[in-house]
Amino acid sequence: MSNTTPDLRSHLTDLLHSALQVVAPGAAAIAVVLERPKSLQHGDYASSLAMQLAKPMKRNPRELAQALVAALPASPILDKAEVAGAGFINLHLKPAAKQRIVREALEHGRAFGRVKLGRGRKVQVEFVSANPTGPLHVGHGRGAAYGASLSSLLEAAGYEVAREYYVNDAGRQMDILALSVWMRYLESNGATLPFPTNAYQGDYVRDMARQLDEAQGKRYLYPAAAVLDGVPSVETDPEAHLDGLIANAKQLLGADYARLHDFVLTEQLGDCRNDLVEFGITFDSWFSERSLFDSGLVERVVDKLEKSGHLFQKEGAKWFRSTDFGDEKDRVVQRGNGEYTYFASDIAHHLDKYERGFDRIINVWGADHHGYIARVKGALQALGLDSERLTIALVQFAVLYRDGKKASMSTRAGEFVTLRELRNEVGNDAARFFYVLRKSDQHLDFDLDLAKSQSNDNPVYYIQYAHARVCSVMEQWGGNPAELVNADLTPLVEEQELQILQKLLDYPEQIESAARELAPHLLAFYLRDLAGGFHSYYNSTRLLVEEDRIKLARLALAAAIRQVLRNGLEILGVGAPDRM
RNA sequence: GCCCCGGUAGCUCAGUGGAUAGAGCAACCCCCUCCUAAGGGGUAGGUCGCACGUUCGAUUCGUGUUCGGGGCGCCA
Repeated sequence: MSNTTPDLRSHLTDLLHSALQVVAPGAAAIAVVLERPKSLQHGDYASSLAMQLAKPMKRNPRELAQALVAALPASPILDKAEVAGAGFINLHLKPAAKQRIVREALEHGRAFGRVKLGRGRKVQVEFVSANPTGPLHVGHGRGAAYGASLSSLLEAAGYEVAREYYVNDAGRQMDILALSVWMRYLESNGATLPFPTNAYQGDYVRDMARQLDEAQGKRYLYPAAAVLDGVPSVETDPEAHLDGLIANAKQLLGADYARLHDFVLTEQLGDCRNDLVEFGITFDSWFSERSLFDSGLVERVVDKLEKSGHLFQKEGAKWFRSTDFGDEKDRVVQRGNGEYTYFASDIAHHLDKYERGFDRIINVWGADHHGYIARVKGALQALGLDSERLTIALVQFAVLYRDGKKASMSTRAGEFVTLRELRNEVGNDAARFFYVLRKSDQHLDFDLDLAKSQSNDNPVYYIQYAHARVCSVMEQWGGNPAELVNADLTPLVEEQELQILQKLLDYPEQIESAARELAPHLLAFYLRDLAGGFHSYYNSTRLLVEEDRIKLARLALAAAIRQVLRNGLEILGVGAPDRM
């Protein structure tokens, strides 16, 4: 497909190049860059070429600008070029050059705004990847909304995107959760043993215990004395207390322990998946950490690192010399007890990603993982892989405020606001939009009371309303919107109309730059601006006027706006309702 | 101590190596006999934390500094 915007840009750039050859034949090394002026008075595009040229050529910038303007070749799309300010060259387009964008938007429909930045390259986006040890909370929600919007954005920018959720199903946290369920189960079956204060406290643990009871009966029942046998008290060492209980659970339950573990995992993962599906987010793969151990990849990757001399023994453990790759300290890959660390399986996971042939890998991580980047990239380099292909997109925490106070978000303590609660309160659309309305590497203060009580003030409605308004006008009109593609657009010459045309021209560029910067929030802001432009236009200008020619031109413009709003909202995972 | 993020309007935050720094909310004043007032128009509100440097030009880039937030496990 053709895109007006790049065409316009490259055409104008060529014009300036030609002029540059005439005015300064020797200065071809200077790159001609076109800017988009903030004010319409300064033209549609502007160049600071003359000011950059002034010093090396020892000439007055305004004079140079005049000479460049005089040397510009004739162009069918350029209305006029003028010198302004300190030496800007402001280029004004003929209205017809801008009006074309309306037809283009209507012709391409859902495909309008798709750009070729990615050139079909394969990119994997891994996001959420929360431990399946409890319901997703609002912090996970941010990573989910960001990762999903980013993925869609990259698709619009011409990448082939694979979405992955990495399931940490092999670690101690899962054991603690399984233990927690078992303890509740024993408790509800009359056993007198204290529930560990540092185990998972949430109600969902009791729910699972009840289900375990109903589905599998009494097979998991053991006397309290056996459960507590040889376990240090919580007071002396809380973590050793848990480990002791887990060890006893494994021994007492035998094969049933694996069954319990699987049951708990399946339950939580299912819950998590449903939650995300309801939030409009799906994944292409749910990658199991445990599978990396089962397939022997973890072992193999550690061997490989060892053979290539990147590991060493210290205090009984096996360490990766990540300081060789700029990390601040070396890291354990295999503990003294022979168990691999999470880091070891993570290296294997990344190796597997590379072997799956992605051109680019993006991990959306919580900002607390930033210290982890150096060691992962280091390990990739040690394996002879190009660590540049991996990008870590850090998402800062969403800090919750309730009644003006910071709300706790500990999963183990069961004190958190779940994503589900949030969605039910403010709605999926508002939640999705609210999350990406902030730069992802910026802390997000999420005021629950505000989000809940003032959900109608949420900016998402502003954009959706613009979309619904266009739909309403179309309905009033009663004609066939498909015919607007052929509308004569020459009546669109009012200042507001030209401004909106400009804004539409920006859309493909916005997609491209937002994708390049991995910044869906730019799209959210763009859509708000576009909606604002329409609301303003709608208030000042009647669309359904008598004269057909004008009416059809305005309706075509409105239809193009609607198309862009729809396309943009789709990327952000927000609905575009026909009426509100 | 080291690392990451930030300091822009009363509040929450965008933004950019360029021309007069923007939006939403809050305040104040206007606009529905007319396509949805979940809207629009206007007023007021700023030494872009501070200093120095690079540059034709810095709120934007660099260095230092200060003040906030977060992170630094043989946890995952």
